Amino acid sequence: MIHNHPGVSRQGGSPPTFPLKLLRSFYSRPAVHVASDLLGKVLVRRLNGRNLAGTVVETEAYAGPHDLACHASKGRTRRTEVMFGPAGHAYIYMIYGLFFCLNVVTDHEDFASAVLIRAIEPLQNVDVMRKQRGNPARENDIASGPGKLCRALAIDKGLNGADLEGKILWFEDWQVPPPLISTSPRIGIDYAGEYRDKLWRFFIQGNPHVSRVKFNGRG
DNA sequence: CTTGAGATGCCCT
DNA sequence: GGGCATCTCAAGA
Repeated sequence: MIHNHPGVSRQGGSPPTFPLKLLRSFYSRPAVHVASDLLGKVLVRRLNGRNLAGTVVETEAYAGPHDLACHASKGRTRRTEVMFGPAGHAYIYMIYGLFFCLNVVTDHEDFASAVLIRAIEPLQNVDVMRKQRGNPARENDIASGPGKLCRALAIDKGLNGADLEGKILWFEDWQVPPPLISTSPRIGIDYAGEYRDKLWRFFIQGNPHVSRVKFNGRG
């Protein structure tokens, strides 16, 4: 896995050190590589003049139209349109009528693939995130799941297609040591035939903010 | 700690 | 009309 990828840049006006905003070249690679390399990066959501931020601790790769778990495997539709566009944009959809899921578009244009952001560890303006989640008692209930983190960061379909090089939603590299990564099959895609068992879920080993799978273990 | 069921609405056939 | 890349709550061990 590539941890010191060159696809980062200083933000204009920021000190000449860190953080480094991830650039489109970071996302313009196979989804599996982007998914593992996003662990340890920081997701930032600009909201009402504040930055809500958290460390990415769990992702899943949806590798392309051949991947039967990938929404794009059913063809180009209104919902999946942005996945067929250039990398480095947000693909956001509603699930179960209640929740939103945040993905980043990867690889090259017309090769529809993405990485689902499944969990983050709250880092900045945690109080705001907690409140938007209904004030859970434990910090690891704030954003330990794809629907939870969207609610904590006020991410909905209005941000579908957002440019991750823009000023609403982006990822940063804080140059922390590379995390210890574990893998597993992806969650909730038992229908995906030969792709069901691919080890395309990535998470930081032992991190308490990783989503709970069927209420056992934590990875 | 665990399990099971219900909520709820959009997308696509 | 069916299915869904989820979450919460109540209840049991």
